[in-house]
Amino acid sequence: MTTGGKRGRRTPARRSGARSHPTRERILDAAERLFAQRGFHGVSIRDITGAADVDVALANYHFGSKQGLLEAVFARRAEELNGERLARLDALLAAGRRKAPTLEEIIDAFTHPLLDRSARGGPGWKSYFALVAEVNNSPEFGGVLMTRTFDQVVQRFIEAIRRALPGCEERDLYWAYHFLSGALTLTFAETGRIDKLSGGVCRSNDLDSVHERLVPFCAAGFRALCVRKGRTRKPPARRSKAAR
Amino acid sequence: MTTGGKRGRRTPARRSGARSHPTRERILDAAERLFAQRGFHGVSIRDITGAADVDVALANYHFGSKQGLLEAVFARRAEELNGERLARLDALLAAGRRKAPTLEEIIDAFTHPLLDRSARGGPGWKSYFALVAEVNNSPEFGGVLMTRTFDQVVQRFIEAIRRALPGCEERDLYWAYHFLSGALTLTFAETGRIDKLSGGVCRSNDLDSVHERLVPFCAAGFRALCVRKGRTRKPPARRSKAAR
DNA sequence: GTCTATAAGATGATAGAC
DNA sequence: GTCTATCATCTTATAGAC
Repeated sequence: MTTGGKRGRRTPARRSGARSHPTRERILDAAERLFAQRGFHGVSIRDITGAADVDVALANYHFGSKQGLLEAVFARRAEELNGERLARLDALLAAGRRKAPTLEEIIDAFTHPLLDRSARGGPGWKSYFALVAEVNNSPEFGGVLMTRTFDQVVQRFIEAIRRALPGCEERDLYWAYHFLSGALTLTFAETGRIDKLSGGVCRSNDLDSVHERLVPFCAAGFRALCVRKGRTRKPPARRSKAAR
Repeated sequence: MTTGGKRGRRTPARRSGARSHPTRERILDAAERLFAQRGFHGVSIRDITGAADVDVALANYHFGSKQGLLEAVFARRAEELNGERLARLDALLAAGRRKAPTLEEIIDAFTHPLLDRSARGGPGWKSYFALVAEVNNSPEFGGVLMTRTFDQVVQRFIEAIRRALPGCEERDLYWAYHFLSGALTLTFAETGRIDKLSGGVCRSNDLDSVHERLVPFCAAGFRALCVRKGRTRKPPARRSKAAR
């Protein structure tokens, strides 16, 4: 789980030297794009290797199985993503030795690295996030792949939000994160639905407009849940296993 | 598009009489369940007719094609859903001849019929909403199927929200709806991710807890977008084609 | 690492008997 | 409306030559 290799069987390594874009990467690029467009089952290994212009057998050689290929695609860009997210969070926490970071700053650190890459990172990143959107909403893959790939970092962010909203109940905190996750990933899918619904006023691929609004929308939502009226106030709820 | 039949070719009709659960419905039930579990491409017609315990050829006979079957599954429960949503909205608008409905009441009328059926409507409804979650986040089907099935009703709700938030800009209104849609449909997927993330504090299938929180979360989000500071106030922005 | 060849079976759809 | 039989193609995966 460190460098993103190793999937079930021996990994051939990047011994090929000079080329920074060898067969392995070509297959990952094609798989990323096609999985994003039509989903895991909607694409065959032949579609992928054909698009990558490599031999059919090489996908199985490099990734063991079709599912191994999906997991490799999913893991490839995760490290960079998680790294920048944590760096931003750490910067916020370090800067705010005395003045704690605002909820808006924390949510921004969580969403900006993603929306920025989907908007300006090139077609590979765009496909990657569309795939994340599908996986997040898939009963088949969502529970395992999202958890394995992102939730260690998510825990760090929830911990920061917990401190920004003292007295907030654990359940409210996690459900609010759930809503944020749904709003964020639907954005990545870029289905074009909002374009038609809004009569052209909004465009699915205008991610800067989304980001400008997602942060205040969710920050207000978090606050609304954590200060709801008619609440029996409890002691700070020392999270038991929630923060392992 | 009235009674939910008619998909591309002649429809054999429910002439079989007595039985209220004929072959057609058995196929729809099985397809609904399997499409929800593994997605459109993850299931074969043989899987579906096998689960329905009917002959393989009957799926194509009744629905023309695999895609026709998907569209029939998607349309089957939509009418009841849209009907109750509109009835609730109309009740709100009628009751509030003088006192306009609150944002919370409008959002509740939009989400409650869905969350209530997913929680207590039986396994068919549960599968249906899981399928909606996947379709909403699918670049392949989301833009067409969601628009065709739900967006006429969605427009009515957005119109009501527009009146509850006078002066709100169109773009903010539609993006806020987009966030609501993402939060709502991720809930339907019930992937189990939130269970693990929260260490058991939240459960994916506890939809009553979700509903209790989704309404205030989104209401606060809508308000936050529509009264953002540093905004150049515009005239009520008479929506041109957005409300056809 | 790459390729050919092929195993072994599944796929969506249909024609035509009943 | 239902079923059998079948078409023509595609499916994942692997063995073995180079």
